[in-house]
Amino acid sequence: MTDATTPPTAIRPDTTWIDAQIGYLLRRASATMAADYAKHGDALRPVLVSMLSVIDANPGIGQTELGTSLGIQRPNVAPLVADLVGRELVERRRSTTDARRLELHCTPRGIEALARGRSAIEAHEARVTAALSDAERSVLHDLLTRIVER
Amino acid sequence: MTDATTPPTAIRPDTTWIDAQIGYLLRRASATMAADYAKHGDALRPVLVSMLSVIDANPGIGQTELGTSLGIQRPNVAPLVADLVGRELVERRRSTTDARRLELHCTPRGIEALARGRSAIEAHEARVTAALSDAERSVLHDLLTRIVER
DNA sequence: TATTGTTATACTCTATAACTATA
DNA sequence: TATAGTTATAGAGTATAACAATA
Repeated sequence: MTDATTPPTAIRPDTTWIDAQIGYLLRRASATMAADYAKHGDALRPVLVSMLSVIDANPGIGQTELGTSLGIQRPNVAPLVADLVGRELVERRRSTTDARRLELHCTPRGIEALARGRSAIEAHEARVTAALSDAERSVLHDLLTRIVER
Repeated sequence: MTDATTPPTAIRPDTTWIDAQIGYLLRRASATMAADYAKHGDALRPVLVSMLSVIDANPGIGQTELGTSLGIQRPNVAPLVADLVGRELVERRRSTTDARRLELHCTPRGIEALARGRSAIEAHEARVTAALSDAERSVLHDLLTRIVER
């Protein structure tokens, strides 16, 4: 029972249990980051920047390998690559040794877009983790990496 | 240039830059957790367990407050609560002092489902963070909490 | 005017199955 | 048979706008 003039949930609900769950905090932290990225700038979506960065570092990579390296399933890679191709940031070239493969390469415009995307993401990460020291950012990176299955 | 017999991306693509980004790791870690939860057990979805836990700890809470406390927008709360009501885990009671409000309460079945859901989530969290010490889990919790906007 | 809850809607993300063309 | 890429599709998650009832 609570004081009749003070409803039980008037100030702030009790969220003790759920606030202790790592999975829940991961979802909330991801949402915080997505909101920050959407709020600032008009750069490429993070997933497209991540694809550009892997294609740039691995010229000629195939779409299946690209998806595997980023944790994106093959059927979902196709429209994302099509988006990059439509923006003329990436070229698909049919492999001469295996006609099934499409080898991906960044165009000059793609290289430029990647540089801008990286800057946007790095500034965004700095904003969201502004409350953390460099050492804490490093620890967070290590702990998250050890959760991600490989 | 690479040895002609060894394609540049034969073994593992270079993902140096993207692997260093916290936002990317948050997405991968969330995906790892979702896959683990789906793989084991057939318990309630985590979002429904989180709602049950907040309703249980705050009997009479309204849907808007429930959504705010969990970072879920009001239009998205309605079908989730309807799901819980349909399973007879939650009751909606019209407030006697403010006819706009629907006060939420767990049913006895809801209390039982919450206990099972908590067990499922806690076992799931233990599996996913098995590579972390208790101290590391605590640090991860602290760092994630400081990223989530309040 | 503001708030609670609802409906409609749309876009993204993720997942499975099935197809084609090549190997 | 197996693989690379594609298409279709379905389920979640998330976002805005607009409405009815009530304050």
